[in-house]
Amino acid sequence: MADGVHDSSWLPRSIRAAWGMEERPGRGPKPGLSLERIVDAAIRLADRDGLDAVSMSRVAKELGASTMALYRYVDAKDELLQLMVDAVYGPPPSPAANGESVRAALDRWARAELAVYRAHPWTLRVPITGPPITPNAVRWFESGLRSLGETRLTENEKMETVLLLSVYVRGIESVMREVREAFLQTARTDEDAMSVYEQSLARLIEGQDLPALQRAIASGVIGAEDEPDEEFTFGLERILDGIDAYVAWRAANPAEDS
Amino acid sequence: MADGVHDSSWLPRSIRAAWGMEERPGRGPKPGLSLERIVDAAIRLADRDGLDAVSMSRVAKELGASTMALYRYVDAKDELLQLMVDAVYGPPPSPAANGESVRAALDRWARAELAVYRAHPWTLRVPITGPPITPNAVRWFESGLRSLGETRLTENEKMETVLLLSVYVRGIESVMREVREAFLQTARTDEDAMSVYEQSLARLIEGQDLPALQRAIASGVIGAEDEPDEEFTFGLERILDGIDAYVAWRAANPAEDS
DNA sequence: GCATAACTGCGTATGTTATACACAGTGATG
DNA sequence: CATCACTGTGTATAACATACGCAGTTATGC
Repeated sequence: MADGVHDSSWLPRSIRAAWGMEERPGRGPKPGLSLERIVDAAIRLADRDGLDAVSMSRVAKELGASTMALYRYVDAKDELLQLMVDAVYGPPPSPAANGESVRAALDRWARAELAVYRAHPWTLRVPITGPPITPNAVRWFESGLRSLGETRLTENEKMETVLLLSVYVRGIESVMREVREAFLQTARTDEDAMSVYEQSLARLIEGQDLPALQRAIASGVIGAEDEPDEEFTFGLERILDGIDAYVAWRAANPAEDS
Repeated sequence: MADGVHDSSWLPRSIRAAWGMEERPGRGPKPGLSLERIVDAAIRLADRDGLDAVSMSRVAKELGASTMALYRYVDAKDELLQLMVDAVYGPPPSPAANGESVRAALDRWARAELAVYRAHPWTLRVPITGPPITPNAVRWFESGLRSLGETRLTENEKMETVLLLSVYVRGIESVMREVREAFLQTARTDEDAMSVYEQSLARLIEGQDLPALQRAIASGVIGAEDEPDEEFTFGLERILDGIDAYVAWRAANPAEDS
């Protein structure tokens, strides 16, 4: 157990490569491809035709290479997906600057994450399969943590706070997007779809004992088109309110082991 | 446009069947299967072997039928997945009872949703593909809305509040579970995996400029095993704090159109 | 200079997947 | 009794991830 536990050999090769931890062996022919080119091609495909269009053979075709060539750079498709997501994240927003409130910094952080999902919606369909270990994912986490650096939250609470935010941003945009897309498959325009859904849902629950939903439908909110970030902002404000209150509380009641 | 918009024919057949809206036609042989039996068999498979084990052919085998027989009850696999999820949701918790606070009721609601995910983790891997239209999903929404019935939130805000909660519960349990499972693939026991991750992550970011993460790691929180619902509860409390504050604010500042 | 070993790319093969289609039997309705 | 809608099934298709082995390539050790 002397050294085996301390090395990073459990990391997939391609992830290590993304961290720049892969020695280039001199032997053998020069690689015609590169991890970066493969990831870029896959992102291009996903941006254009959606995540379902990202198959190993299509990515290879995009590069003019054979399917199996990709497996010299990536052990499994799953790794490629992780690297695609990491690449579109890019560098995180800067942490709380001098004089910026924790709330403002976290608000920036959350909206920056939202912007990534808006720019590359397929990201939301890549399943999370483990802790953040890719470079940009780790850096985003760092940036969030650092904005909480001046507070008296415990280290654990800081992590939980960042996790809370990140889970919310991803989750809300994911449902909102899927709902919108389901609507668009039913009707041509957004409003058409919404009103079809509203009326059909109204009919569906007509005889049922669902008064709260019926009131919501009657109020017309479902078919109504609000400003684009309405739902996102409402939830985010509630969360930031809660975090703010807790940060203030912790300032007055510091944890013993902090 | 006279009637076509107002009927529910845009709903998949199997979803209509789940609502009990499908007339039984007298013609033809008696069905040997039923939607319910198919969904049950699929759930049994998912509980036992995970969501990946749920293929149309395996579900059919479980029932002693042919693969294609399932398509007489379900138009696509996606519908089957929706119905599986709906079935394990079951009926929602009761809405706020007399004298119960909004906060307590929403807390019960969130923890009931968590319990579903704990009982059937594969649910978290079924992608959301549209608005809630299955019976239990709609009833859960209704229950959440009803707990907010006595508040002065607008109908839209009530929906956004329920959505916020639901997104959080699903999201946090989903990441926590995937992270835990990724750890378990690396090491035998939970603690082993955690400490391997901790030490490897420490080594990974050793040379990097990631001070906040390094402090978090140094504090030992990553490898530490807290009580099982620690992360879930922390985020939930922040959210409920934020909702509570907003409900109180709305009580003093009612919306004009409510 | 040359043999070797490590490496890259590729063609082929395998097993699995969802689902389209056509056909055979079935049973109530005209 | 004929019709016709319905159920179950076998076959076929196209796509998928990926294991394997071979052929060609290049720096290293002699």
